[in-house]
Amino acid sequence: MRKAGGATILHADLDAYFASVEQLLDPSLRGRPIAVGGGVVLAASYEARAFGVRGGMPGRRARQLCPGLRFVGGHFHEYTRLGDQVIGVLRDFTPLVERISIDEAFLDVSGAVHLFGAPAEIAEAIRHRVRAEIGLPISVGVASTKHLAKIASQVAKPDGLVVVDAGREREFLEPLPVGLIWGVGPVTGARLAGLGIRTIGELAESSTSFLEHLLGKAAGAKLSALATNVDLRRIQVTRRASSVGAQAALGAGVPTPELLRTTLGYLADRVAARLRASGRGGRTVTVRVRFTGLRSVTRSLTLAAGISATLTLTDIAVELAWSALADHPREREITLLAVSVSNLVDDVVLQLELPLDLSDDAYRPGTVAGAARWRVDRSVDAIRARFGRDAVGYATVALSDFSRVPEAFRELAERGS
DNA sequence: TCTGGGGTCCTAGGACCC
DNA sequence: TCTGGGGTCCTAGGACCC
Repeated sequence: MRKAGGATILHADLDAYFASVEQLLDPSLRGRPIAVGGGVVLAASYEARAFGVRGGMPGRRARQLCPGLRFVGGHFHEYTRLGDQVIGVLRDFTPLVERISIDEAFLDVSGAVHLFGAPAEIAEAIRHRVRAEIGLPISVGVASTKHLAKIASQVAKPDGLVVVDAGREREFLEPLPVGLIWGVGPVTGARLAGLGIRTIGELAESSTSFLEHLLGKAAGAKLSALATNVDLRRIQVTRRASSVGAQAALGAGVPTPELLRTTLGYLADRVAARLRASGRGGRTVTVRVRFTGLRSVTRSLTLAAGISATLTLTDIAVELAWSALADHPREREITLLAVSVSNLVDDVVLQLELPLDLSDDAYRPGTVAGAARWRVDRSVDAIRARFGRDAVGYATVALSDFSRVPEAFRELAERGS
């Protein structure tokens, strides 16, 4: 295990990002409680948070908590553009930038101190430039490990800087609530609280074996490692997704063959197009069906080779969805469908070169049907690249509108929000 | 107008192979 | 024929994060 060295890891995190962008774009919103979203709160300004409004909260509940709350439409393209600009500022200080979402990133500045000064000075310079050049508040945590830097940036919010000097980690962590630890959510938090463990200091007093027994091997070991400030994770400049998915909330609807085919066709199209664009295919297809009451089930299937053809993915998704429905005959309505592909493999083009197996069905790559579908998809991709996403598609899919959220929001989320 | 949409990681049980 | 252990893969579910 690597024991952390000096405090050279930074975690930079834009404050209330979507809401801050809206306040930047429209000065009349500054200093006021606002929320981005509608049916559900995607982001809340700090003025709104003072009333208890939180991201992920139903819009109606948010209005109850904060009667003066102003909902504003999301400028999703602006979130993407400004987020990229902020990352550009970070890269001026070091190439060792690991972006983990649209609005936050880790930096390793150990090689940058000769040029730009101590990590704390770099952090201040970043905050100043992001404020002056882009107009957004950003908080930064500085520490010896990623995990600690992330906690420090949370403590720094809003619009602050917190440096945890090497050697003083324990003292910093001790009074903080366990919920600040990445991976401790409501369930784990409640379980720990049930044992009288509320602060990280109290957590640190518990033995590894006790935590493993309580929370599972991985979570227990992780919490233990944090308490002793051991963090193996280094900055990863490039990361590749290990799964690609899409989902659509439906309101409540009776699952007819038409509804399933159309919705899953739309979702499969989104997923397959992204796979093809990255030159990959997926071996495991997972479908999630959510019933009323937020109860959901999944069904998955693993193939011998990766697929990325829209119709092939659609066929499999439809079969899996019916299988899930068949196992829950008492559920009359569904509220969401999701398609996800994992077990990703490179060089999908190879599926055209696999030996043909005429006895197989169209599901399998390497078949005549599978290869033909893939070629059609590539043509569709090329047309869309020139004329836009709506220029061409499968009839039932192109005619459908599943946008309970704007297309721009889906695109934003694909990049990680 | 009663919960977006996109991800990661972990666990447990069972099949299957050696 | 009975008994056994270890490893890998697949499936389903769940917690958590932004």
